[in-house]
Amino acid sequence: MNEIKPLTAEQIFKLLSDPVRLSVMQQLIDADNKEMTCGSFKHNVQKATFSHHIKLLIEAGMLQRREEGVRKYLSIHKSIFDDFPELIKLITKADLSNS
Amino acid sequence: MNEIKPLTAEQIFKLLSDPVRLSVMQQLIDADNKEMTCGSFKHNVQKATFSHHIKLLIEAGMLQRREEGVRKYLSIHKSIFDDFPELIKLITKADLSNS
DNA sequence: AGCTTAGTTAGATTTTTATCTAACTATATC
DNA sequence: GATATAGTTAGATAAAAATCTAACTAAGCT
Repeated sequence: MNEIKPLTAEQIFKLLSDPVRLSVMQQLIDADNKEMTCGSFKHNVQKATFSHHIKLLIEAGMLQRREEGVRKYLSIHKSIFDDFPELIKLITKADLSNS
Repeated sequence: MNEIKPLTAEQIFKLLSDPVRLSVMQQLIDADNKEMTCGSFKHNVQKATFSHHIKLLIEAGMLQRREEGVRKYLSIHKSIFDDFPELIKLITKADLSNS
C-alpha cells in the first residue's frame, strides 16, 4: 500500500526515535548492509512488537524485504543513504546501552 | 537541573521527531544561528505548549538561553553541531509542510 | 499602583505510540 | 497429515508525549 513516495527527514527522525527501530538500523549497518532475517536481530520485545516496528520501517521505505520461503530477508533500502548520506554516521553514533 | 551531560544521537532523534521542535531548529539555522526570542518563532501551538518544547530542547542541551530583561534569547548550543556536524543538513532537509 | 508583555508552571485531557496476548498464515519437515 | 518454524494480524491495554486552559511570575511602562 505504501509505495515509492520519498522519505522526508522528518519521517526519518520519527522512525529513528524508537530504540527498537534504531537498533535495527544499527544492526544492519554493522552487518555491512547485508540482508538479515527478522529472527536474527537482537531485541527484547515480543515478536509481534518487533514485527510491528519492521512494518513501519518497510512502509516508510527505510527497509526492503526479499521473501524466500519462510524466511524474509531484510536490508536497508538503497535510496536512503543516497538521499541522506549523513544518516549513517548519526545512526552508528547512537548509543543504545538502554534497549 | 539538567547539566552538561553530552547529547546522544538517540536523544537527538527523539527531540527532532516532534514537528514543533524540528521547526524551531530549522528557524534558528535559517537565522544563521543568531539568537531569537521565544516570541519570534513561527508555530501553531499555544504558548504554554511551545514553552514546553523549548524547555525540552534546553534541558537536553540543544538550545541555550540568554536572559535580558523580559526577553529570553534562544540560540543553538554551539557544541551540537561540533559533535554532530551531519545534523545541519538533515534538519534543513526536513520538509515541514504540515506543521 | 495598575496594566501590558513575555514567558513559565501546574494539572487535566487527549492523542499517539508501544506493547502484549492470542489467533492466524504459510512454508518446510517428519 | 501433523508438527515445527517464521512471521503477521487483530484487538486490547498501557505508557508516553503533546496539547490545552488557567493561573502565575517578573520586568517594563504610563
